[in-house]
Amino acid sequence: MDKNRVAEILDELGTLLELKGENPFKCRAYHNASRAISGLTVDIKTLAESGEIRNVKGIGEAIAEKITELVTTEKLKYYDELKSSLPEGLMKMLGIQGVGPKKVKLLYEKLKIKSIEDLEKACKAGKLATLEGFGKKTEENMLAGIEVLRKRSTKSLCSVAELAAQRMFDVVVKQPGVIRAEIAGSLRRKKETIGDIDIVASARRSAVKTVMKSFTSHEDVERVTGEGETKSSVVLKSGINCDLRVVDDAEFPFALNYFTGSKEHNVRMRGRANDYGFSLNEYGFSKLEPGEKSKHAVRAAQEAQMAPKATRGKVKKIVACKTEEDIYRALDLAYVPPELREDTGELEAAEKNTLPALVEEKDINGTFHCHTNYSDGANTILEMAHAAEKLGWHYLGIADHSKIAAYANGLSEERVKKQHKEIDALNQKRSDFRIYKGTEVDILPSGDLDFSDKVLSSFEYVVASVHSSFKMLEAEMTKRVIKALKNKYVTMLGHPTGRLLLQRDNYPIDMIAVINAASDYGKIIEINAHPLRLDLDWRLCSYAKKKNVKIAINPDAHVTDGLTDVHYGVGIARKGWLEKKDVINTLDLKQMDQFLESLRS
DNA sequence: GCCGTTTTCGGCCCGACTGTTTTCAGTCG
Repeated sequence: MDKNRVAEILDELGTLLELKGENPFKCRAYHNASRAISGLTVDIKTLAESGEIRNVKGIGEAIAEKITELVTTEKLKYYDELKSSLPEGLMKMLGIQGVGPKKVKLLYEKLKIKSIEDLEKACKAGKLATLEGFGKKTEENMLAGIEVLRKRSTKSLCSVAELAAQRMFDVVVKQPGVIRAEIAGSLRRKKETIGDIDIVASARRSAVKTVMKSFTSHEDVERVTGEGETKSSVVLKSGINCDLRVVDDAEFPFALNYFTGSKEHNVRMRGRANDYGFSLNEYGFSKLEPGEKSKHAVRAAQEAQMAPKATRGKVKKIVACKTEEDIYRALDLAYVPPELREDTGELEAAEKNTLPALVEEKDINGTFHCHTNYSDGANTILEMAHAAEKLGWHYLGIADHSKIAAYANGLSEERVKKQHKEIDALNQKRSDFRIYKGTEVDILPSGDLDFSDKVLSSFEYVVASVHSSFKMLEAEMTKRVIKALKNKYVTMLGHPTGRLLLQRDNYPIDMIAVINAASDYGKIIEINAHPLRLDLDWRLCSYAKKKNVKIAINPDAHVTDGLTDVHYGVGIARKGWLEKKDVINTLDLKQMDQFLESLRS
């Protein structure tokens, strides 16, 4: 069992205890322990077995014992018993905005409400208003919260879906007889949210059955909704639908292309194929019937002759493509990266060979929004810096919370000074790697910032974010954020569309107006690449690019391995057609020094 | 349940907001 699963269970234990009405400090101890485990940089099993786990701050005798039981036996009796003592639906109810453990407990005890469905019925029947502390407004809010939750749950964040997909994919691709396999669909196109997971594989005929079986009997599968010769469908335990299609290897590029989509891109591709005298589907190119020939038919026929299989008698299918690249080439198009396949001009650009050279993960040299144990991060500055170096980066920006963020142990002016001293000392020891002094300063409801200009001027850069008063009207929120952007010390806007710690949190904001303001004031907009906060929609990225607004891809990392979340930000950036020059994280150390200096002067 | 010690138990982060109250509890970040 890895540390993430242990952390998950500890966190759940904390919540279960809350539902039981346990001492809140005991509950918090479990949540704290969960965070402590997330931040570990050494193997948890080794720590548990040697007993050193007791030296981790936040892990005492009782929790250390439970962790040891978990990592050695893969089970925890205490957890199993606690979990089975409460209806499963209670945990799910906590996902509703404005519903916490106290309310769930009360509803369960007084009204026997055990699930979201029960709660919905009770609200509609006006039963909640009979309870002390509850009123009509509470019922309305809960019903609205249930609506939001349901809408959300039909789609998963790409980070969640990617993990789920990878686990299924890993098993499929390892099966004997599998020739090629890829994760397709919107996941391959790096959409922010994913409806379901598509996996495409090619395999030897004789192996198809076992491949299908490996898929439908996977440990992550909740139930099988279809199992055929070419396609199987399952619902995963995470609630995400997952399809596997197995084809002949000759059909693989066509299947991959077809199931990657988007639908709009496919429609355009098929239309173009028609112009060339072909019909294109998920199995291959087919020749159109006589009379259906179009302007490119002659050339198409010539191409078909060049393909050996196509010249044989009355073969309907013309399979002359070994890869997706071949398909695009056959239609006189440059290869279109999956992220761009949305029919937003990519075919025109591919025809003129003017597709952008998209930013890649290897182009990233560092990031600017990372927390340390000075505020609510789990690791020290040095640990974060080492992790960044390990990724091959040349710099790391530390941006801990500002003083008002008491919940996150935000830094007072004095602690800012202390942190700067520490960073200076660390930087003196090396010349090839730099830690930049930043802050994530709160944008107060008024649009003022949580630090004075004097304090702000002591940082090398400033990320400004909203962390409070989310229920403003859109116009007010927009005004608030734009006012903050006007401040000369602010470098970039943090998690711009307000998806916060939890998926359900959001705030209304006119991002077009904000990007226009960023353009006017020369500010940077952040793609918050934290897996729960893929904040900047790729459409907004495209708009920002058009307005010459620079983008920063920031992980909002609270643990060292959170730094790799930059991966998701790069995906969104690619989808927005962003190139190296559009993304400040691609600057090398020297360029970054100059860039930050130029911002400050 | 953890921590830190004034070594045997008291303190544990806090301010804003909401809906319900008429002074407060629950939720959130």
